[in-house]
Parts: sequence; structure tokens; C-alpha cells
Amino acid sequence: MATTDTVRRRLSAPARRQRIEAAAVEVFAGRGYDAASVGEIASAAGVSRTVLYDHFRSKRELYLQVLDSQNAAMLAEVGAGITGAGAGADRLRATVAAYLSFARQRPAARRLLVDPVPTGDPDLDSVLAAYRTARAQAVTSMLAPDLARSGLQAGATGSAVVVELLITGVDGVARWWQEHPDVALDEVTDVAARLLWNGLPRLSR
Amino acid sequence: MATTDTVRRRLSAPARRQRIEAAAVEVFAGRGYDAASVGEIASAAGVSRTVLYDHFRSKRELYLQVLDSQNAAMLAEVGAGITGAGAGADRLRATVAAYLSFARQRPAARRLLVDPVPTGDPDLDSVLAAYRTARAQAVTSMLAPDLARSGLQAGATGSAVVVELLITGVDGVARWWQEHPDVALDEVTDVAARLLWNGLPRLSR
DNA sequence: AGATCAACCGACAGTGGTGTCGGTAACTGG
DNA sequence: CCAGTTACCGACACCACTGTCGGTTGATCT
Repeated sequence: MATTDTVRRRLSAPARRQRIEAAAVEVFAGRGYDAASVGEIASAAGVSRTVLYDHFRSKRELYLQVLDSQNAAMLAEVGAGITGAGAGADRLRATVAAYLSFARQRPAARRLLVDPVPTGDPDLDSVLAAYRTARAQAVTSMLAPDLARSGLQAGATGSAVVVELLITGVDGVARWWQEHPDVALDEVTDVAARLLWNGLPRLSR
Repeated sequence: MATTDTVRRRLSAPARRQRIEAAAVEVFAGRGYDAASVGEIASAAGVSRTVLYDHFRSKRELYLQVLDSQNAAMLAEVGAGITGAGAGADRLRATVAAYLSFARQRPAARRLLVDPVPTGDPDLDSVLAAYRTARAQAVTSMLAPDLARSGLQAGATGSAVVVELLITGVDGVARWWQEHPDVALDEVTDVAARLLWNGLPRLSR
């Protein structure tokens, strides 16, 4: 026989890039930046290791590229819930639901963007830190009127604490839900959103 | 001169072990298990790399040892708050305060034990997972009466969600506090504990 | 003081990672 | 059907890290 059963196929450069990025998301999320190897990413993308270097200058650049695109995806999906219609409890609930859905559908993206994994490289860490502060800022502005009603100024430390508790707490719920897939989205969303919303009043002392 | 300014000192084996462990806590927490190198730990302990192998069989065993001792320390410090006197809001507040204090005094230990860093080694990950479920269990039993008052059974999914939200949320606050050291413990504790406690009632639908 | 113990280290082998270079063969336009 | 582009790859150099072995020297006990 002249050929094996798997015919050697050539993809266009953008298509190959896309596949490599998709594989990189999984591997980076699963192992962390340092422990992830270019070889593992390449073979997960169904390609030799050198092909990866034909498309990306280095492991580092690939990582930054992946972070950027995944962050954009998350912003698009969850940010929509934040700026969506409704006010107060409804908007909070919608945002929680949007985040939980996103984390469910793209668990690797969630890990990459929010799980705190120090790389040692200040540049890389600062990129992640920038994403974090941007998310906190978005949630802060979403909750600003409700926080004010509770007696917390926008810049007050109490506001920052509430926002941080909310973001990390909901993320923890998302991680829990990932390991308990049988539970319905509505149930999880209800408990989390209600707990947080009911807790908001009477915070200042 | 015959000797340098730093005189070569020999420590007893337990003392040296202790110093190596202390250095390992910092390095493992800072870089993660995979990226941390034995050489970095050794030099942080003020000793050659081979000395480390005289005291620990491998990097892996050192890591497990460090995890165990740090987990014990956290259990002792925070667990005291959980089982402490008082019920309901007071007990929750005391636990939050205890955790925040612990995270403040031993940031590396907090990172090691609760920041989710996959190592790829199933054994190592399962140890961390066991710590996590133990913590969740402890918080669940602490909140059991209050959860029941809100209409949530101990084994219900709602309880698990609440506990997860609480643990990860308070941990997020601890991380935030670490980067804002000027804020008083009381203020942070008040906001977090009140938000969570006020949110507890009327959770079931 | 001298002998013994063990804390300490330099040097080595083995392994696995990143990034590079030249060549090969699959698509594509004429 | 032929030529040119380029997606693809094997092999290589280089480096960092883990774990080992023999020797050295500070501490301790008599």
C-alpha cells in the first residue's frame, strides 16, 4: 500500500493557527504555563512541534495570544449579562448565570483567566492582573447604585471587599458546579445570586 | 584574612530540615510545584542543593511534607475559630477573622493550600483535593443549624453551593486584603461576615 | 587531644525542555 | 501539467533541572 489510512492533510495557515490555539488553551489550563510543554500542545493540535514555531514566535507569545483571545471571548459572553437590561437583583442574577454558563462551556478558559497561577514572569503576571482589575471594575460599576444604597461609596474599601467576595465566590461556585454537572443552572444561580443580593443591605456600620 | 565575614555554621539535622521546609513553603507558593526548582529552594535555605537530598528523598516528598505541616498549621489556627464559642453570626465572624489573620500572617501557606494549581501528578492533586473537601465539610457542619433554618438540608445541593461560595469568597477577600495591608482587619471582617450572614436567610425557593 | 559521626558540598550522568535549520512534499495558479 | 509557494517535519544544539556518589570538614563525646 502506498498510503496509510490517515491521509496527510494540509491546512491553511489560519486554520492551523486556530487549531494550535485551541490545543494550547487546554494544555495551558490543564498544566499551567510553566509545566505545559510546546511538544504537548503541538501533538494535541495534531502537528509536529516545529510547525508551532512556524506560526508563533515562542511559547510565551502563544500564551499571550491565547490569553488575549480567551479574555475577549469571556468579556463578550459575560459582559453582555452585565450591561444587559434590568436593574438590581435581576442584573446581578443575569451576570451570575452568564458567568456560570461560560465557565461550564469553556472550563479551560475560566482556569486560564481567573485561577491565580504565578508564572514568575512579571510581564505575564501583569497581563493577568490587568484582566482581574478590569473585571473588578466592571462589577463595581454594575453594583455601584446598590452599594450606595447600602451606604458604601464607590471608592470605599467596603465596596472593594464586597466586589472581591462576589467575584471569587461566584467563581468558586462555578468550579463546584463543574464537578457536579447534574445540578441545574437555575438552582445554582438562584442560591448564589440570592445569597449575595440579600446580603447587600445593611453593610456599613 | 583567613575567613569570610559569614562564618560557616553547621546546624543540627532537625534545624536544617526546618529551614529547608520554610524555604520550600515560600518557593513552592511563589512558583508552583512544577516551576519551583530544588536548587532555588536549597539556596533560599542557605545550603547546597545536595544537602536537601540528605534530608528529603525527593522534591516530591519535600512537597508532601510541606503540604502536610502547613495544612496542620492552618487547621490549628482556623479550626479553633470554627469550634470556638458562640453560635450563628458570632461564630461565622470569628471564623472569617481567623482565616483572614492566618492568610495575612502566612500568605505562602494560604497559596499552597487553597490556590488551585494542577501539578499533573494525580497523587499530589488528590492530596490537595482531600484538604479541600475536609475544609468544606468543616464549614458545612459549622453552618448546619443556620442552613437548616434557611430551609436547606445538610446534604442538599444548596448547602454545598453556599459553603463553596463562602469559602472561596472569603479566600478572595483574603487575597485582596493582602494587597491592601493598610485596611484594618475589623473592617474587612465586618463587611465579609455581614454580607454572608445577612444573605443566609430565605435561600430556598 | 583524638576519634567518630554526620552535615555539607563539587562534580557527574541522565532526562526533558525550548528554539533553529535545512529539506520534503502538498496544495495552487498559470 | 509544470513551477512556485509554503505547510510541514527530522535532526540538532543548547540549557535547566533532578537525583547520585565520593570526599571533606565542623561538631561532639570521651
